[in-house]
Amino acid sequence: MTDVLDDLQWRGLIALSTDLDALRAEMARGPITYYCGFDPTAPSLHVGNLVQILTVRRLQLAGHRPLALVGGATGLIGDPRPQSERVLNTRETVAVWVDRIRGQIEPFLDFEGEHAARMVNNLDWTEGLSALDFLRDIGKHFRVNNMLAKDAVSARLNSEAGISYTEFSYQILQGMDFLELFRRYGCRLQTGGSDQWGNLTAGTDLIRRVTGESAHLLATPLVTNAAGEKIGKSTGGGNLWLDPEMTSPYALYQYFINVDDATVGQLLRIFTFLDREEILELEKETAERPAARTAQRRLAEEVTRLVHGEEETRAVIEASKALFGRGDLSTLPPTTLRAALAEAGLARIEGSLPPVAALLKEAGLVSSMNEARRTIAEGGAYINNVRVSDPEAPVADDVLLHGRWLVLRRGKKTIAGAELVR
RNA sequence: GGCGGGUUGCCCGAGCGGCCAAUGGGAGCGGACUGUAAAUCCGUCGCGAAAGCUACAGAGGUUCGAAUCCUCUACCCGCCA
Repeated sequence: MTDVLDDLQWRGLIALSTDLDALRAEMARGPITYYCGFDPTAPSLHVGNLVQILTVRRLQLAGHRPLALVGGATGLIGDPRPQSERVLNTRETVAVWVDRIRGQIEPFLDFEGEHAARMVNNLDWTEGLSALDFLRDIGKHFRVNNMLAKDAVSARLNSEAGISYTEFSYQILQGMDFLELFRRYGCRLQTGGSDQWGNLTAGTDLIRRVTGESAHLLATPLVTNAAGEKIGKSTGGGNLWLDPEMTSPYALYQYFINVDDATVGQLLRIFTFLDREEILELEKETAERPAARTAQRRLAEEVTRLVHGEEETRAVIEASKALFGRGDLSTLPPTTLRAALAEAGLARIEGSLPPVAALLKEAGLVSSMNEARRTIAEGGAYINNVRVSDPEAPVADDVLLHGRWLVLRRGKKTIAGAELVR
């Protein structure tokens, strides 16, 4: 078996680390216990978190024991974002999010067998901790000078927003987690995003001060595309969520199929379990026949399968094929068309069809009538693959596919359906 | 507690009391090119069919007229105690 650290390195998943050789030696001696934390800052994890989840899974597949931590405590505090102070969420909200996030992580890991994973919640060891014990037992090991030097903190000190004592303390809480897991489960390694480096090192520093032992860290890089934009932010700028209610499987698939050529190889390494040979082959495909977009299709398929499963993935691929065919839509069988539009988003229209501009708005392709008219004027609106030019033009019933459906398109790739319900 | 500075559209940021729905940049959106790619170029970018309406932290006020002046409130930043 190839060394898992070599594999992670080849995949570009190690941006920062502590002594890799020491970690490698330790892992060679036998399974180690490691952890990765997820804070409940939203009702769902997103594609950025997926990098962490998959990294945890890779290590488990290599025979090591994962601890998946949900931040029931750290989520109540919030780690400092570079720009501004967070608004505190209520305890009730955080508790709900903890449960949801736990449920999203579990399917990726094995909780049986000799490398069984374990879920932990840092609220368990922080909730009962008194302020005095915290300051005496933990706080004493942290030097404020070092805390101020962390990027997350210093960025805020230099910003107009400043930083509250609450967020300033975040790194101590996270450091405490690592120490706690080190003591309870012999946890030797923490993984996380490179933007968390300051918080990660808080843990190893604390362990060294308290126990005199060295623990290890692996940090994944910030994943960006060729233009330097963060991966996992949808075109609207919002996150791509793992929750199908918040980001549809179709939207997730479409995001990855639109990845640019220069980035697709990197994403295959990070977001799929395809082996080295397959990925290199796909990269060769992209270089030789970029128009085929083989690598993008495979990437989108693999990611959708990991997040939403086989059945949903099949449906999404079929929908995309049907809708992006650019052919005569009337030849599509009704069941295919219905399923495809359901994936893309289907608006029900009662009674009779409104003019095209209103139709675009009903279908959610535009957010206002002004925008609808603008889009039409710009030549970016299509009904059943036919460009429309008059925003007020009525839509004749005989345009309906199978007497019921319309395929509405904005620009080249934003598609929605309308169904006439009489 | 004292003093000073700040709060403008998704973000940054400019704004003389009238010509400001508000310069500019970025992002976004559409078109051309192509491959549901990138780059580039062009266009567009509050809501409303329109009249008009809503907007420059919030509330009042001065004025024929305010994002621009005054007062109070909230929040943020800095310096001093």
